[in-house]
Amino acid sequence: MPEPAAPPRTARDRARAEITREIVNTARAHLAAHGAAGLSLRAVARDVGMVSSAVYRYFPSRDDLLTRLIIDAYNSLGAAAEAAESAIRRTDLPGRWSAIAHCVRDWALSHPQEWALIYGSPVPGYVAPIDTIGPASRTTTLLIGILADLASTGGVARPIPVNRRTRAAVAPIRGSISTKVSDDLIVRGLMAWTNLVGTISLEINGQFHNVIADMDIYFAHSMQRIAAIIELS
Amino acid sequence: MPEPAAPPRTARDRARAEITREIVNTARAHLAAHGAAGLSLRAVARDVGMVSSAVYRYFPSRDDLLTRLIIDAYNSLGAAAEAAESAIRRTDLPGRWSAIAHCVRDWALSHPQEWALIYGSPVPGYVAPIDTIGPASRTTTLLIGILADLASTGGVARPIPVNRRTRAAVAPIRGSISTKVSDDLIVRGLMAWTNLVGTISLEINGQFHNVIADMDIYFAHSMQRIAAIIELS
DNA sequence: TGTACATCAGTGAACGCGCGTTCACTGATGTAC
DNA sequence: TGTACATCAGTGAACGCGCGTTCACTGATGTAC
Repeated sequence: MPEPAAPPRTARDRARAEITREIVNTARAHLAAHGAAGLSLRAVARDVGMVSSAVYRYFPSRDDLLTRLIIDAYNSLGAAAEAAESAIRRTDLPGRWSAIAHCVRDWALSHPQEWALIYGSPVPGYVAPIDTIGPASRTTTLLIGILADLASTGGVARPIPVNRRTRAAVAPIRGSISTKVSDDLIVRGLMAWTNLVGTISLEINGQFHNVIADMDIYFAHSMQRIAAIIELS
Repeated sequence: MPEPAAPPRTARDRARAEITREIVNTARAHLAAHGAAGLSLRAVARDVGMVSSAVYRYFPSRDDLLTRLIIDAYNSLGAAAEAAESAIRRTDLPGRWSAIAHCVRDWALSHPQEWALIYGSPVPGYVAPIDTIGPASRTTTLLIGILADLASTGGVARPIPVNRRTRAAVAPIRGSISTKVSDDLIVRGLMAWTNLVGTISLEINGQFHNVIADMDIYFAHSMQRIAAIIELS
């Protein structure tokens, strides 16, 4: 989140920035408490201590406030994942994968409503603008980095053939991945990511109740298996 | 959904059954159109052609109507999966897995809101009663059947060790699975199910936009890989 | 079989609530000369 | 530096909407004798 060139100067600008921050923080608290569907401009205004119409000086509509929360959530998760991953030795590929996986889960468990906002069922009637796609890809970019490093240090020992049609199906990602990464490896990466997001969402949605007793243990174990499947370890 | 002993006799009973059906069907249509959060008793009543308070003769509250929709959704998916799976030769384990996987995806794509209702983020403020857990397990029971058949015909060739703590973590499922199924196989099954649900949810939530061009192809390919990972094929 | 009573479905009004958004207005802050 | 004007934040009332649930009531259907 780099600052734009000119820092806020006048008292008005400073106040505006501060109140915007206050609105967003209050909205985030409301989101955490009542979910995206229950996010109400009026309630946020009440909590901030202003009249509901005043919020329109800062956000043109409820959807714009939601968009801001979505972007913030992607950035919060992305920054956490980047920090966790960068602390691992570059050559330790399974370590980097594990750091990301555990960080994403920890973030999701401590921000369940924000997780639902970005990886759950879309808010009905809301359409995400393009501004969200940049922040959205921060976390997956880290995974792609691991795949690229794996590819440039020899790649997978027991590759699985990818037929022509599947190669075409995953063509769109080719644009954002080093050409060294094989189609096989792309599929492995997609499946690893799917498994990560799926495991976390099923956990948060309570689907593992009466199925798995200790999710910490199960998660660590299954992510280790994923690392082996991608042949990081 | 077996009928209770006595079939409806009086005109009143018959009318009651029919109107209940009509309310549920209308509610399901509203769910499909506006999502669970947008499901309104008043709107349903309007569509059925009765005054909103009349619905209370059939369902004591909005949540009870939601519960009914959830149970119906689980049963609808479960019945479809059972039909698809039962059409496959018993010894064809990868075929059975594939039939279930494709059936679940097809059902989800044609009932996206119902899918969100049962496998998406929980409806805020709603707590599912115990009546839902029976129908909820119909589909997973089929998968467990495959694992049991695999176990009784020799099991996995290259088993992955499961440590003591992970064995304890997955202990709760032991109650509903043949003792022949190893811990390793249980974990493989859990991960396969997670991948199936995760792939479908990511697809429905639009997370594969600009990533995968042809989801039909990708889905088929990845489910084949899953079958290989479980060592069904 | 006929009648008296009980059960039940559906009505219509009401309660109390919350929402997003618009608009004319006031008063404070910033800017240009 | 001082003044006139422009910009902007915040107010308060209003519009128009929808919701879940309760309640006293009417009239039709079912049941017991």
